[in-house]
Amino acid sequence: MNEPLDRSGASLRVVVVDDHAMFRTGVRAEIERAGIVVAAEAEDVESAVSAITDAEPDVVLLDVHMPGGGGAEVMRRIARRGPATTFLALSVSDAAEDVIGIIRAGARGYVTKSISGPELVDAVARVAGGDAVFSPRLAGFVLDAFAGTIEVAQVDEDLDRLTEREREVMRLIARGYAYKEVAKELFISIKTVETHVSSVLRKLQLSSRHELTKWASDRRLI
Amino acid sequence: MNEPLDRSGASLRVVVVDDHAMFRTGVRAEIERAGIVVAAEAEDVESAVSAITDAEPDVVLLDVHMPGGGGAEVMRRIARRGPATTFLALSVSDAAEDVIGIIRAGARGYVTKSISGPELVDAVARVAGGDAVFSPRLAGFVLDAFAGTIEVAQVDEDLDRLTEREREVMRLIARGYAYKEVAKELFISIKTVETHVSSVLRKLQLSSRHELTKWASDRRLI
DNA sequence: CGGACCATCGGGTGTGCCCCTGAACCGACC
DNA sequence: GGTCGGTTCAGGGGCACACCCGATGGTCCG
Repeated sequence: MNEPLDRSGASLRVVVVDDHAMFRTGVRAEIERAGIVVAAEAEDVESAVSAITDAEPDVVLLDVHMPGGGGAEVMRRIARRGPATTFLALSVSDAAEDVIGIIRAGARGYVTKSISGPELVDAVARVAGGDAVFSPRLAGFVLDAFAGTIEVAQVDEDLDRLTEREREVMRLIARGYAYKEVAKELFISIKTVETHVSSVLRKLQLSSRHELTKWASDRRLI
Repeated sequence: MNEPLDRSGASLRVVVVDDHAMFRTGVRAEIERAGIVVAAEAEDVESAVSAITDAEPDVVLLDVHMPGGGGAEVMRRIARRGPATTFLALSVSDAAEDVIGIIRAGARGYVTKSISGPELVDAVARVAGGDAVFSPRLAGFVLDAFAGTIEVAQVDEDLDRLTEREREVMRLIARGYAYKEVAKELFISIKTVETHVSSVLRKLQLSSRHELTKWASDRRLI
Protein backbone atom coordinates (compact mmCIF):
# COMPACT_ATOMS: atom_id res chain seq x y z
CA MET A 1 0.00 0.00 0.00
CA ASN A 2 0.91 3.68 0.15
CA GLU A 3 1.86 3.99 -3.46
CA PRO A 4 1.88 7.65 -4.34
CA LEU A 5 -1.39 8.36 -6.12
CA ASP A 6 -2.19 11.29 -8.28
CA ARG A 7 -5.36 12.49 -6.64
CA SER A 8 -5.55 15.78 -8.44
CA GLY A 9 -7.72 14.22 -11.10
CA ALA A 10 -5.68 15.82 -13.84
CA SER A 11 -6.40 14.48 -17.31
CA LEU A 12 -8.99 11.98 -16.12
CA ARG A 13 -12.02 11.67 -18.37
CA VAL A 14 -15.39 10.75 -16.89
CA VAL A 15 -19.00 10.33 -17.96
CA VAL A 16 -21.68 11.45 -15.53
CA VAL A 17 -24.90 9.44 -15.54
CA ASP A 18 -27.80 10.71 -13.45
CA ASP A 19 -31.42 11.44 -14.19
CA HIS A 20 -31.32 14.82 -12.44
CA ALA A 21 -29.83 17.56 -14.59
CA MET A 22 -29.24 19.76 -11.59
CA PHE A 23 -27.18 17.13 -9.89
CA ARG A 24 -25.14 16.46 -13.03
CA THR A 25 -24.34 20.15 -13.23
CA GLY A 26 -23.21 20.17 -9.65
CA VAL A 27 -20.98 17.16 -10.10
CA ARG A 28 -19.51 18.61 -13.28
CA ALA A 29 -18.69 21.89 -11.56
CA GLU A 30 -17.06 20.21 -8.60
CA ILE A 31 -14.87 17.80 -10.50
CA GLU A 32 -13.92 20.05 -13.40
CA ARG A 33 -12.53 22.42 -10.82
CA ALA A 34 -10.00 19.68 -10.04
CA GLY A 35 -9.04 19.19 -13.66
CA ILE A 36 -11.22 16.19 -14.40
CA VAL A 37 -12.77 16.28 -17.85
CA VAL A 38 -16.46 15.48 -18.15
CA ALA A 39 -16.57 13.86 -21.55
CA ALA A 40 -20.32 13.39 -21.59
CA GLU A 41 -23.47 13.34 -19.52
CA ALA A 42 -26.44 11.01 -19.73
CA GLU A 43 -29.80 10.85 -18.04
CA ASP A 44 -31.08 7.37 -18.79
CA VAL A 45 -29.86 3.87 -19.56
CA GLU A 46 -30.03 4.18 -23.33
CA SER A 47 -28.13 7.44 -23.63
CA ALA A 48 -25.65 6.31 -20.98
CA VAL A 49 -24.69 3.22 -22.95
CA SER A 50 -24.09 5.15 -26.15
CA ALA A 51 -22.31 7.99 -24.35
CA ILE A 52 -19.96 5.57 -22.62
CA THR A 53 -19.37 3.62 -25.80
CA ASP A 54 -18.49 6.80 -27.67
CA ALA A 55 -16.49 8.61 -25.03
CA GLU A 56 -14.58 5.64 -23.56
CA PRO A 57 -14.01 7.45 -20.28
CA ASP A 58 -11.64 6.42 -17.49
CA VAL A 59 -14.46 6.39 -14.99
CA VAL A 60 -18.25 6.46 -15.15
CA LEU A 61 -20.10 8.16 -12.31
CA LEU A 62 -23.28 6.20 -12.23
CA ASP A 63 -26.57 6.79 -10.48
CA VAL A 64 -28.11 3.62 -9.08
CA HIS A 65 -31.78 4.43 -9.57
CA MET A 66 -32.68 5.58 -13.04
CA PRO A 67 -35.52 5.26 -15.50
CA GLY A 68 -34.98 2.38 -17.87
CA GLY A 69 -33.36 -0.17 -15.64
CA GLY A 70 -30.94 1.55 -13.28
CA GLY A 71 -27.19 1.66 -13.10
CA ALA A 72 -26.74 -2.10 -12.99
CA GLU A 73 -28.41 -2.38 -16.37
CA VAL A 74 -25.96 0.12 -17.83
CA MET A 75 -23.04 -1.90 -16.56
CA ARG A 76 -24.40 -5.15 -17.88
CA ARG A 77 -24.84 -3.71 -21.34
CA ILE A 78 -21.42 -2.12 -21.44
CA ALA A 79 -19.86 -5.35 -20.20
CA ARG A 80 -21.55 -7.27 -23.01
CA ARG A 81 -20.38 -4.72 -25.51
CA GLY A 82 -16.72 -5.14 -24.81
CA PRO A 83 -14.15 -2.80 -23.32
CA ALA A 84 -13.58 -2.77 -19.59
CA THR A 85 -14.86 0.40 -17.98
CA THR A 86 -14.59 1.48 -14.37
CA PHE A 87 -17.82 2.43 -12.66
CA LEU A 88 -18.27 4.40 -9.47
CA ALA A 89 -21.80 4.24 -8.13
CA LEU A 90 -23.18 7.52 -6.83
CA SER A 91 -26.50 7.28 -5.06
CA VAL A 92 -28.73 8.82 -2.45
CA SER A 93 -29.47 5.36 -1.18
CA ASP A 94 -27.50 3.74 1.57
CA ALA A 95 -29.57 0.56 1.48
CA ALA A 96 -27.70 -2.72 1.58
CA GLU A 97 -29.51 -4.20 -1.39
CA ASP A 98 -28.59 -1.23 -3.59
CA VAL A 99 -24.94 -1.43 -2.63
CA ILE A 100 -24.74 -5.17 -3.06
CA GLY A 101 -26.65 -5.16 -6.32
CA ILE A 102 -24.48 -2.58 -7.98
CA ILE A 103 -21.24 -4.10 -6.74
CA ARG A 104 -22.33 -7.52 -7.90
CA ALA A 105 -22.95 -5.98 -11.29
CA GLY A 106 -19.33 -4.87 -11.35
CA ALA A 107 -18.98 -1.37 -9.89
CA ARG A 108 -15.63 -0.58 -8.30
CA GLY A 109 -17.02 1.66 -5.63
CA TYR A 110 -20.09 3.22 -4.09
CA VAL A 111 -20.39 6.66 -2.55
CA THR A 112 -23.49 8.47 -1.39
CA LYS A 113 -24.51 11.84 -2.78
CA SER A 114 -23.81 13.50 0.54
CA ILE A 115 -20.16 13.32 -0.44
CA SER A 116 -18.26 16.60 -0.71
CA GLY A 117 -16.67 17.82 -3.91
CA PRO A 118 -13.06 17.18 -2.94
CA GLU A 119 -13.98 13.76 -1.58
CA LEU A 120 -15.66 12.89 -4.86
CA VAL A 121 -12.61 14.00 -6.81
CA ASP A 122 -10.47 11.85 -4.58
CA ALA A 123 -12.83 8.91 -5.01
CA VAL A 124 -12.78 9.23 -8.80
CA ALA A 125 -9.00 9.36 -8.84
CA ARG A 126 -8.77 6.31 -6.63
CA VAL A 127 -11.13 4.10 -8.63
CA ALA A 128 -9.33 5.22 -11.78
CA GLY A 129 -6.13 4.04 -10.11
CA GLY A 130 -7.65 0.65 -9.43
CA ASP A 131 -8.73 1.06 -5.81
CA ALA A 132 -12.17 0.33 -4.50
CA VAL A 133 -13.86 3.27 -2.82
CA PHE A 134 -16.75 3.22 -0.39
CA SER A 135 -18.50 5.56 1.87
CA PRO A 136 -17.78 4.38 5.38
CA ARG A 137 -20.22 1.71 6.59
CA LEU A 138 -21.34 0.76 3.12
CA ALA A 139 -18.36 -1.50 2.50
CA GLY A 140 -19.56 -3.63 5.36
CA PHE A 141 -22.69 -4.58 3.44
CA VAL A 142 -20.63 -6.09 0.70
CA LEU A 143 -18.50 -8.02 3.15
CA ASP A 144 -21.57 -9.34 4.93
CA ALA A 145 -23.12 -10.45 1.68
CA PHE A 146 -19.84 -11.99 0.63
CA ALA A 147 -19.50 -13.94 3.84
CA GLY A 148 -23.12 -15.01 3.51
CA THR A 149 -24.21 -13.30 6.71
CA ILE A 150 -27.12 -11.34 5.30
CA GLU A 151 -29.43 -12.30 2.52
CA VAL A 152 -30.70 -9.95 -0.08
CA ALA A 153 -34.26 -10.16 1.10
CA GLN A 154 -36.92 -9.60 -1.47
CA VAL A 155 -40.60 -10.16 -1.42
CA ASP A 156 -41.75 -13.27 -3.13
CA GLU A 157 -45.34 -13.07 -4.14
CA ASP A 158 -44.69 -15.99 -6.44
CA LEU A 159 -43.66 -18.10 -3.50
CA ASP A 160 -46.79 -17.10 -1.60
CA ARG A 161 -48.96 -18.58 -4.31
CA LEU A 162 -47.62 -22.03 -3.59
CA THR A 163 -49.46 -24.24 -1.14
CA GLU A 164 -47.70 -25.76 1.82
CA ARG A 165 -47.45 -29.15 0.20
CA GLU A 166 -46.17 -27.67 -3.04
CA ARG A 167 -43.43 -25.81 -1.21
CA GLU A 168 -42.44 -29.02 0.52
CA VAL A 169 -42.17 -30.90 -2.75
CA MET A 170 -40.41 -27.96 -4.38
CA ARG A 171 -37.71 -27.92 -1.73
CA LEU A 172 -36.86 -31.55 -2.30
CA ILE A 173 -36.99 -31.27 -6.08
CA ALA A 174 -34.79 -28.19 -6.03
CA ARG A 175 -32.34 -30.09 -3.88
CA GLY A 176 -31.96 -32.69 -6.59
CA TYR A 177 -34.29 -35.45 -5.37
CA ALA A 178 -35.80 -37.64 -8.07
CA TYR A 179 -39.59 -37.92 -8.17
CA LYS A 180 -39.28 -41.42 -6.77
CA GLU A 181 -37.22 -40.21 -3.82
CA VAL A 182 -39.58 -37.37 -3.06
CA ALA A 183 -42.46 -39.83 -3.08
CA LYS A 184 -40.71 -42.10 -0.60
CA GLU A 185 -39.69 -39.16 1.57
CA LEU A 186 -43.19 -37.76 1.82
CA PHE A 187 -45.06 -41.10 1.82
CA ILE A 188 -47.05 -40.28 -1.31
CA SER A 189 -47.12 -41.76 -4.78
CA ILE A 190 -44.96 -40.65 -7.67
CA LYS A 191 -48.08 -39.50 -9.44
CA THR A 192 -48.87 -37.07 -6.65
CA VAL A 193 -45.35 -35.72 -6.78
CA GLU A 194 -45.79 -35.15 -10.49
CA THR A 195 -48.99 -33.24 -9.84
CA HIS A 196 -47.33 -30.96 -7.30
CA VAL A 197 -44.29 -30.35 -9.45
CA SER A 198 -46.51 -29.44 -12.38
CA SER A 199 -48.37 -26.95 -10.20
CA VAL A 200 -45.15 -25.43 -8.94
CA LEU A 201 -43.68 -25.07 -12.41
CA ARG A 202 -46.87 -23.55 -13.74
CA LYS A 203 -47.24 -21.09 -10.85
CA LEU A 204 -43.63 -19.99 -11.05
CA GLN A 205 -43.68 -19.91 -14.83
CA LEU A 206 -40.77 -22.28 -15.11
CA SER A 207 -40.38 -25.09 -17.58
CA SER A 208 -38.15 -27.66 -15.96
CA ARG A 209 -36.87 -28.88 -12.63
CA HIS A 210 -33.48 -27.43 -13.47
CA GLU A 211 -34.84 -23.94 -13.78
CA LEU A 212 -36.56 -24.60 -10.50
CA THR A 213 -33.24 -25.50 -8.92
CA LYS A 214 -31.75 -22.29 -10.20
CA TRP A 215 -34.77 -20.29 -9.08
CA ALA A 216 -34.63 -21.72 -5.58
CA SER A 217 -30.92 -21.34 -5.21
CA ASP A 218 -31.10 -17.71 -6.34
CA ARG A 219 -33.49 -17.15 -3.45
CA ARG A 220 -31.44 -19.16 -1.00
CA LEU A 221 -34.37 -21.53 -0.42
CA ILE A 222 -32.22 -24.63 -0.41
CA MET B 1 -21.53 9.08 5.48
CA ASN B 2 -19.38 11.49 7.44
CA GLU B 3 -20.68 10.49 10.83
CA PRO B 4 -18.28 11.83 13.40
CA LEU B 5 -16.10 8.93 14.48
CA ASP B 6 -13.97 8.74 17.53
CA ARG B 7 -10.68 7.77 15.99
CA SER B 8 -8.58 8.38 19.04
CA GLY B 9 -8.99 4.77 20.01
CA ALA B 10 -9.76 5.76 23.57
CA SER B 11 -11.15 2.94 25.70
CA LEU B 12 -11.02 0.38 22.89
CA ARG B 13 -9.84 -3.07 23.92
CA VAL B 14 -8.01 -5.27 21.46
CA VAL B 15 -6.28 -8.64 21.32
CA VAL B 16 -3.17 -8.91 19.18
CA VAL B 17 -2.59 -12.25 17.47
CA ASP B 18 0.69 -12.77 15.64
CA ASP B 19 3.38 -15.42 15.74
CA HIS B 20 6.19 -12.89 15.91
CA ALA B 21 6.75 -11.49 19.39
CA MET B 22 8.70 -8.56 18.05
CA PHE B 23 5.87 -7.51 15.84
CA ARG B 24 3.31 -7.84 18.66
CA THR B 25 5.47 -5.57 20.78
CA GLY B 26 5.61 -3.00 18.02
CA VAL B 27 1.87 -3.05 17.50
CA ARG B 28 1.24 -2.77 21.22
CA ALA B 29 3.53 0.24 21.54
CA GLU B 30 1.97 2.03 18.59
CA ILE B 31 -1.64 1.57 19.54
CA GLU B 32 -1.32 1.97 23.30
CA ARG B 33 0.16 5.37 22.58
CA ALA B 34 -3.27 6.28 21.21
CA GLY B 35 -5.11 5.01 24.24
CA ILE B 36 -6.09 1.59 22.94
CA VAL B 37 -5.88 -1.15 25.53
CA VAL B 38 -4.16 -4.37 24.54
CA ALA B 39 -6.08 -6.87 26.62
CA ALA B 40 -4.05 -9.87 25.54
CA GLU B 41 -1.58 -11.22 23.03
CA ALA B 42 -1.45 -14.62 21.41
CA GLU B 43 0.98 -16.36 19.11
CA ASP B 44 -0.93 -19.33 17.78
CA VAL B 45 -4.46 -20.51 17.04
CA GLU B 46 -5.02 -22.28 20.34
CA SER B 47 -3.91 -19.46 22.59
CA ALA B 48 -5.70 -16.92 20.39
CA VAL B 49 -9.04 -18.65 20.81
CA SER B 50 -8.78 -18.80 24.57
CA ALA B 51 -7.41 -15.26 24.84
CA ILE B 52 -10.26 -13.87 22.76
CA THR B 53 -12.84 -15.88 24.66
CA ASP B 54 -11.51 -14.61 27.97
CA ALA B 55 -10.84 -11.00 27.08
CA GLU B 56 -13.86 -10.31 24.85
CA PRO B 57 -12.12 -7.46 23.06
CA ASP B 58 -13.72 -4.90 20.77
CA VAL B 59 -11.34 -5.80 17.98
CA VAL B 60 -8.91 -8.61 17.27
CA LEU B 61 -5.82 -7.78 15.25
CA LEU B 62 -5.20 -11.05 13.48
CA ASP B 63 -2.26 -12.35 11.53
CA VAL B 64 -3.27 -14.34 8.46
CA HIS B 65 -0.45 -16.86 8.39
CA MET B 66 0.13 -18.63 11.65
CA PRO B 67 1.12 -22.06 12.89
CA GLY B 68 -1.91 -24.18 13.66
CA GLY B 69 -4.29 -23.13 10.91
CA GLY B 70 -3.98 -19.40 10.34
CA GLY B 71 -6.26 -16.52 11.13
CA ALA B 72 -9.29 -17.95 9.35
CA GLU B 73 -9.22 -20.94 11.67
CA VAL B 74 -9.29 -18.64 14.69
CA MET B 75 -12.35 -16.84 13.34
CA ARG B 76 -14.19 -20.05 12.57
CA ARG B 77 -13.66 -21.34 16.09
CA ILE B 78 -14.70 -18.09 17.73
CA ALA B 79 -17.76 -17.91 15.50
CA ARG B 80 -18.79 -21.42 16.56
CA ARG B 81 -18.26 -20.52 20.16
CA GLY B 82 -20.74 -17.68 20.19
CA PRO B 83 -20.27 -13.96 20.68
CA ALA B 84 -19.71 -11.73 17.69
CA THR B 85 -16.18 -10.39 17.56
CA THR B 86 -14.70 -7.96 15.08
CA PHE B 87 -11.53 -9.07 13.33
CA LEU B 88 -9.04 -6.92 11.46
CA ALA B 89 -6.59 -8.95 9.42
CA LEU B 90 -3.01 -7.77 9.58
CA SER B 91 -0.64 -9.47 7.21
CA VAL B 92 2.55 -9.11 5.21
CA SER B 93 0.77 -10.74 2.30
CA ASP B 94 -1.00 -8.74 -0.37
CA ALA B 95 -2.03 -11.85 -2.29
CA ALA B 96 -5.62 -11.99 -3.51
CA GLU B 97 -6.25 -15.47 -2.12
CA ASP B 98 -5.20 -14.42 1.36
CA VAL B 99 -7.44 -11.38 1.32
CA ILE B 100 -10.41 -13.24 -0.09
CA GLY B 101 -9.98 -16.18 2.24
CA ILE B 102 -9.86 -14.14 5.40
CA ILE B 103 -12.74 -11.90 4.36
CA ARG B 104 -14.83 -14.89 3.45
CA ALA B 105 -14.14 -16.23 6.92
CA GLY B 106 -15.62 -13.05 8.36
CA ALA B 107 -12.92 -10.42 8.88
CA ARG B 108 -14.08 -6.81 8.71
CA GLY B 109 -10.93 -5.49 7.18
CA TYR B 110 -7.45 -6.27 5.90
CA VAL B 111 -4.38 -4.11 6.20
CA THR B 112 -0.80 -4.94 5.37
CA LYS B 113 1.99 -4.72 7.92
CA SER B 114 3.54 -1.82 6.06
CA ILE B 115 0.85 0.31 7.65
CA SER B 116 1.96 3.16 9.88
CA GLY B 117 1.09 3.39 13.56
CA PRO B 118 -1.45 6.19 13.26
CA GLU B 119 -3.04 4.52 10.29
CA LEU B 120 -3.38 1.29 12.25
CA VAL B 121 -5.00 3.14 15.15
CA ASP B 122 -7.41 4.73 12.73
CA ALA B 123 -8.16 1.37 11.13
CA VAL B 124 -8.86 -0.24 14.50
CA ALA B 125 -11.19 2.58 15.49
CA ARG B 126 -13.04 2.33 12.20
CA VAL B 127 -13.63 -1.42 12.30
CA ALA B 128 -14.69 -1.05 15.91
CA GLY B 129 -17.21 1.51 14.66
CA GLY B 130 -18.56 -0.89 12.09
CA ASP B 131 -16.71 0.20 8.99
CA ALA B 132 -14.70 -2.05 6.74
CA VAL B 133 -11.09 -1.06 6.32
CA PHE B 134 -8.70 -2.03 3.59
CA SER B 135 -5.32 -1.11 2.39
CA PRO B 136 -5.81 0.54 -0.98
CA ARG B 137 -5.94 -1.96 -3.87
CA LEU B 138 -6.73 -4.92 -1.65
CA ALA B 139 -10.43 -4.12 -1.51
CA GLY B 140 -10.54 -4.66 -5.25
CA PHE B 141 -9.69 -8.33 -4.81
CA VAL B 142 -12.78 -8.85 -2.73
CA LEU B 143 -14.96 -7.07 -5.27
CA ASP B 144 -13.51 -9.11 -8.11
CA ALA B 145 -14.14 -12.33 -6.26
CA PHE B 146 -17.61 -11.18 -5.35
CA ALA B 147 -18.48 -10.30 -8.91
CA GLY B 148 -16.98 -13.59 -10.06
CA THR B 149 -14.26 -11.97 -12.13
CA ILE B 150 -11.34 -13.88 -10.74
CA GLU B 151 -11.25 -17.50 -9.77
CA VAL B 152 -9.53 -19.12 -6.89
CA ALA B 153 -7.42 -21.16 -9.24
CA GLN B 154 -6.92 -24.82 -8.54
CA VAL B 155 -5.40 -27.59 -10.60
CA ASP B 156 -7.80 -30.03 -12.11
CA GLU B 157 -6.26 -33.33 -13.05
CA ASP B 158 -9.76 -34.64 -13.69
CA LEU B 159 -10.31 -31.96 -16.29
CA ASP B 160 -7.02 -32.85 -17.98
CA ARG B 161 -8.23 -36.37 -18.66
CA LEU B 162 -10.96 -35.03 -20.93
CA THR B 163 -10.28 -34.69 -24.62
CA GLU B 164 -10.76 -31.37 -26.38
CA ARG B 165 -14.05 -32.44 -27.91
CA GLU B 166 -15.32 -33.77 -24.61
CA ARG B 167 -14.59 -30.46 -22.90
CA GLU B 168 -16.41 -28.66 -25.65
CA VAL B 169 -19.50 -30.82 -25.25
CA MET B 170 -19.24 -30.60 -21.47
CA ARG B 171 -19.29 -26.82 -21.51
CA LEU B 172 -22.51 -26.73 -23.48
CA ILE B 173 -24.17 -29.47 -21.43
CA ALA B 174 -23.19 -27.76 -18.19
CA ARG B 175 -24.68 -24.56 -19.52
CA GLY B 176 -28.04 -26.27 -19.87
CA TYR B 177 -28.08 -27.18 -23.54
CA ALA B 178 -30.14 -30.23 -24.49
CA TYR B 179 -28.38 -32.98 -26.41
CA LYS B 180 -30.26 -31.92 -29.50
CA GLU B 181 -29.06 -28.34 -29.17
CA VAL B 182 -25.47 -29.38 -28.58
CA ALA B 183 -25.66 -31.53 -31.70
CA LYS B 184 -26.89 -28.64 -33.79
CA GLU B 185 -24.34 -26.26 -32.29
CA LEU B 186 -21.38 -28.53 -33.03
CA PHE B 187 -22.71 -29.97 -36.32
CA ILE B 188 -22.64 -33.54 -35.06
CA SER B 189 -25.36 -36.10 -34.40
CA ILE B 190 -27.19 -36.57 -31.13
CA LYS B 191 -25.62 -39.98 -30.83
CA THR B 192 -22.14 -38.49 -30.86
CA VAL B 193 -23.15 -36.05 -28.18
CA GLU B 194 -24.39 -38.95 -26.08
CA THR B 195 -21.07 -40.72 -26.51
CA HIS B 196 -19.09 -37.70 -25.38
CA VAL B 197 -21.35 -37.03 -22.43
CA SER B 198 -21.06 -40.64 -21.33
CA SER B 199 -17.28 -40.37 -21.47
CA VAL B 200 -17.28 -37.14 -19.51
CA LEU B 201 -19.55 -38.52 -16.82
CA ARG B 202 -17.49 -41.69 -16.52
CA LYS B 203 -14.16 -39.83 -16.37
CA LEU B 204 -15.41 -37.36 -13.79
CA GLN B 205 -17.24 -40.06 -11.85
CA LEU B 206 -20.55 -38.29 -12.10
CA SER B 207 -23.92 -39.84 -12.77
CA SER B 208 -26.05 -37.19 -14.41
CA ARG B 209 -25.89 -33.99 -16.38
CA HIS B 210 -27.12 -32.13 -13.31
CA GLU B 211 -24.16 -33.20 -11.25
CA LEU B 212 -22.04 -32.13 -14.19
CA THR B 213 -23.62 -28.68 -14.07
CA LYS B 214 -22.87 -28.43 -10.39
CA TRP B 215 -19.33 -29.72 -10.90
CA ALA B 216 -18.65 -27.20 -13.64
CA SER B 217 -20.17 -24.28 -11.82
CA ASP B 218 -18.14 -25.08 -8.71
CA ARG B 219 -15.06 -24.71 -10.87
CA ARG B 220 -16.34 -21.61 -12.64
CA LEU B 221 -16.09 -23.37 -15.99
CA ILE B 222 -19.32 -21.97 -17.25
C1' DC C 1 1.37 -53.45 -39.95
C1' DG C 2 -1.10 -53.87 -35.73
C1' DG C 3 -2.62 -51.60 -31.78
C1' DA C 4 -3.92 -47.30 -29.13
C1' DC C 5 -6.80 -43.53 -28.93
C1' DC C 6 -10.19 -40.44 -30.71
C1' DA C 7 -14.40 -38.79 -33.16
C1' DT C 8 -18.09 -40.02 -35.60
C1' DC C 9 -22.55 -42.58 -35.91
C1' DG C 10 -26.38 -46.38 -35.52
C1' DG C 11 -29.92 -49.54 -32.93
C1' DG C 12 -32.01 -50.72 -28.78
C1' DT C 13 -33.51 -50.44 -23.76
C1' DG C 14 -34.83 -48.61 -19.54
C1' DT C 15 -35.79 -44.73 -16.79
C1' DG C 16 -36.85 -39.99 -15.61
C1' DC C 17 -39.35 -36.02 -16.54
C1' DC C 18 -43.40 -33.29 -18.00
C1' DC C 19 -47.96 -32.93 -19.53
C1' DC C 20 -52.76 -34.33 -20.37
C1' DT C 21 -57.41 -36.06 -18.75
C1' DG C 22 -59.96 -37.80 -15.17
C1' DA C 23 -61.33 -38.96 -10.55
C1' DA C 24 -61.93 -39.46 -5.53
C1' DC C 25 -61.84 -37.47 -0.83
C1' DC C 26 -61.93 -33.72 2.44
C1' DG C 27 -62.60 -29.26 4.56
C1' DA C 28 -64.02 -24.51 4.11
C1' DC C 29 -67.10 -21.19 2.60
C1' DC C 30 -71.50 -19.14 0.82
C1' DG D 1 -76.36 -28.41 -0.12
C1' DG D 2 -73.34 -26.87 -3.65
C1' DT D 3 -69.02 -24.96 -4.89
C1' DC D 4 -64.27 -24.35 -4.54
C1' DG D 5 -59.46 -25.38 -3.46
C1' DG D 6 -56.14 -28.66 -1.77
C1' DT D 7 -54.38 -33.35 -1.73
C1' DT D 8 -54.31 -37.71 -3.28
C1' DC D 9 -53.90 -41.02 -7.19
C1' DA D 10 -54.35 -43.49 -12.10
C1' DG D 11 -53.49 -44.11 -17.20
C1' DG D 12 -51.18 -42.76 -21.20
C1' DG D 13 -48.15 -40.23 -24.25
C1' DG D 14 -43.94 -37.61 -25.78
C1' DC D 15 -39.49 -36.43 -25.13
C1' DA D 16 -34.91 -36.30 -22.85
C1' DC D 17 -31.45 -38.75 -20.71
C1' DA D 18 -28.09 -42.54 -19.70
C1' DC D 19 -26.68 -46.78 -20.68
C1' DC D 20 -25.81 -51.15 -23.65
C1' DC D 21 -24.13 -53.12 -27.94
C1' DG D 22 -21.86 -52.42 -32.30
C1' DA D 23 -19.32 -50.06 -36.50
C1' DT D 24 -16.46 -46.86 -39.32
C1' DG D 25 -12.68 -43.84 -40.24
C1' DG D 26 -8.58 -41.12 -38.74
C1' DT D 27 -4.02 -40.32 -36.48
C1' DC D 28 -0.02 -41.57 -34.12
C1' DC D 29 3.39 -44.78 -32.51
C1' DG D 30 6.31 -48.86 -31.78
